[in-house]
Amino acid sequence: MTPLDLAAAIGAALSGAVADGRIQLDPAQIPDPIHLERPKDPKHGDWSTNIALQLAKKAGTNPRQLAELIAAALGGLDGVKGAEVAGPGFLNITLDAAAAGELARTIVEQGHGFGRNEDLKGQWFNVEFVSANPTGPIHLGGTRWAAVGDALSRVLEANGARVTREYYFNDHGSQIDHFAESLLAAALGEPTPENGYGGQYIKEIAAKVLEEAGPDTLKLPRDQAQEVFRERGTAHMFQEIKDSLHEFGVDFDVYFHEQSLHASGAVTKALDDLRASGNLYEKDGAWWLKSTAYGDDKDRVVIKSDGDAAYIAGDIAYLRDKVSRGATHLVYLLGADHHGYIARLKAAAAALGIDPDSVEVLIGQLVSLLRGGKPVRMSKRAGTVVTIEDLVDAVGVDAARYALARSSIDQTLSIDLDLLAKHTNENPVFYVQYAHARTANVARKAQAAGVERTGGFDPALLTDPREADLLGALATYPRIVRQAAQLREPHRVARYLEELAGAYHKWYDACRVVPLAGDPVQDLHRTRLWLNDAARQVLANGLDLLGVTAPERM
RNA sequence: GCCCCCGUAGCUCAGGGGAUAGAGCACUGGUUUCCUAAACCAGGUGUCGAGGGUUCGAAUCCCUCCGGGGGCACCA
Repeated sequence: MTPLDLAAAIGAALSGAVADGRIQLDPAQIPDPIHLERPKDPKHGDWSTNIALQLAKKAGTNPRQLAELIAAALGGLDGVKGAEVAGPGFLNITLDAAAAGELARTIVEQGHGFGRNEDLKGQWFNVEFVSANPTGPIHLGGTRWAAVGDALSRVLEANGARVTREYYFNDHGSQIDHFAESLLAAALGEPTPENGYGGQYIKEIAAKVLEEAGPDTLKLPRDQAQEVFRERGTAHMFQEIKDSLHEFGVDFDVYFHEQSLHASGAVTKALDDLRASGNLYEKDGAWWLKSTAYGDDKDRVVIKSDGDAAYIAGDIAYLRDKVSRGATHLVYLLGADHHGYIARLKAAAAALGIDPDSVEVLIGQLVSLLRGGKPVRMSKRAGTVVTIEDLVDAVGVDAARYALARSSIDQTLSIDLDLLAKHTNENPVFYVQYAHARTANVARKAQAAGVERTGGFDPALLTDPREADLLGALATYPRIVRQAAQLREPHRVARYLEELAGAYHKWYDACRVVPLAGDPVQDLHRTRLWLNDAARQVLANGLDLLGVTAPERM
C-alpha cells in the first residue's frame, strides 16, 4: 500500500459517496491524486489528509462527518490498520507494517526508475541557461545557473520530458568588439581600452592568438589585426567556457552562436516577416517592434539608426529557431538583472505568432560573495571576480553544485569562500553523500556476513518506529520529483535528500542489518537489507537529479 | 516614479492554507569491545519585518507601509 494507492482509495470512497447520493459534489472537484502527508507527530498516524476540510463546504456537509464517511470506507481495506478522524476534520491513517514495508521491495525492483514518471511525455523543453558572454570566464552567478539549469533539466527528464540544454553565445555586437580590442591592446602592451576587459585571462588569450597567427599579425592595419584577434580569441574563449562547464559536469546539447543567425539571414528573414505582418514601424531612423501591443511597457528598437541589428533582433530569430527545432517549452534561466527581459521576450514571441505562455523565464537572484563573513564586491577591474574554476578549486564539483542548487532561485545566495574552503562538513552535501556511502558499506558487510535479499523478505518485521519513518521518507520521493518539475524548483530535491539522509542515519543507528557476531542471520536482517538497499537507491536517484555523485565509500 | 525578488533561530537557509514553525552550522553535555562517530541522543532560542484584510484555520493568499537587493538603453 503506497501513498498513491491510499490516495486512490480515498478518491474512490468520495466518488462512491457521490454516486450513491450520500454527498452532493461535482466529481471534478475531487483532486487527483488526493494529497497525503506524513504528519510530524507520529500520534497522527502514518499518513494524514485534510481533504474533508477542503471539500466539506462544497459537499454541503461538515468536515468531521465527511472524514468519518471516508474513514468507514478505508477501515475495511487490506493493509490499512486504522483510520481516525481528528481535530476539525483531519483524517489520520495508520498502515500495517507489512503494507508499508512492501515499498522497500518496490523500490529495489524499480531501481533507477523509482520516482520517475511520464507526466511530461510529449513535451519538449528547450532550457537555455548560463549563456554568459564569451568575453571572459564564467563567474559565480553563471555557475549558479549552470548548477540549477542542469538540475532542472534532469528533473524534467525524470518526469518524461524531452530536454535540450542550450547555451547562447552572444558573439555578435559591441561586447565582442570590445573583447577583440582588449586582446589586441594586450598583445601590443597597451593599457586596457575604455569599456574593455582586463585581467590575466585577456593576456593569456592574446598570447595564444599571437603564437598561432604569428608576430606579423601586429604589423597588419589595426582593423585587420583586430579581426584576427576577434576570430581566434572568441574561439579560445568558447573552448575555455565549454571545458570549464564540462569539468563542472554540465554538457550542453547545443552551443548556439548568435553570429550564425545573422550569417544565415535568419534575423533579416524574421524582421521582414514582422514588417510584413505589421509588427514593425520606422521612427527616428530606427525600426521598432510594437511590443506594447503584446504587453510590454515600451516598444523596442530592433534595427538601430546606424543600420545594425539591436540585440533583441537576434533573440527574435532565435525564438523562432528553437520552435522550428521542435521545442514546445522555451525556458530561460536569467539573472535578476535581466528581469526587464521577460515582457519583451514574450511580446516578441507573440508578434511571431508563438504562444507567449510557451516562453517561461525563470529569474534567479544574484549570488553575493562573502569572505570571512564580510561582503566582497566583485569587480573585473579589481581582479576580485570569482570564476567557476575558483569555486571548483575551493570546494570540488559536488559541493559546489550542491551548494548552488539547494536554495530557491528566488533567494539571493551568499557564498562564503573562506567557509567553503575549509572543507568542513558545514556543507550538507557531505551529510547526504555520507548516508549513501553508509548504505553501500552496510550492503558490503551484509554480503560478507551472509545476509542476502533472496528469500526471507517479510515486511511485517519492519516494526521499529525508525523503519516507519524511513519508509515514509522513501514514499515521498516520487511526489518530490513531480513537484520539483511542476514548480521548476529543483532545490526541493536537495532538501528532500537531507531529510531522507537524516531518516537513514537514525535508522542505521537503531536497526542493525548485519547480526552481531555469533548471532544467526534471520529474516529480519534480510528484510532490513531490502530497506537499506531501497534507501541507497533513492539517495542515488536523487543525487543524480542534482548532478552530484553518490560515492560508494567516503 | 514604475517593475521583480527577499525579510523566518546567533549564521546560512527550508517551509506551494492545516495540528506544537523546521534543518544544517555554531554552542554545551553524552553515546563506539559489534554494519563507517562525516553518525546518533539530549539541552534552546523565534513579535515568521510592521499593520490591516480574506478564511473554520495564514509564515504561506490580498492590500498598505518599512527595510535590503536588482532592474527600468538606438548596451549586450
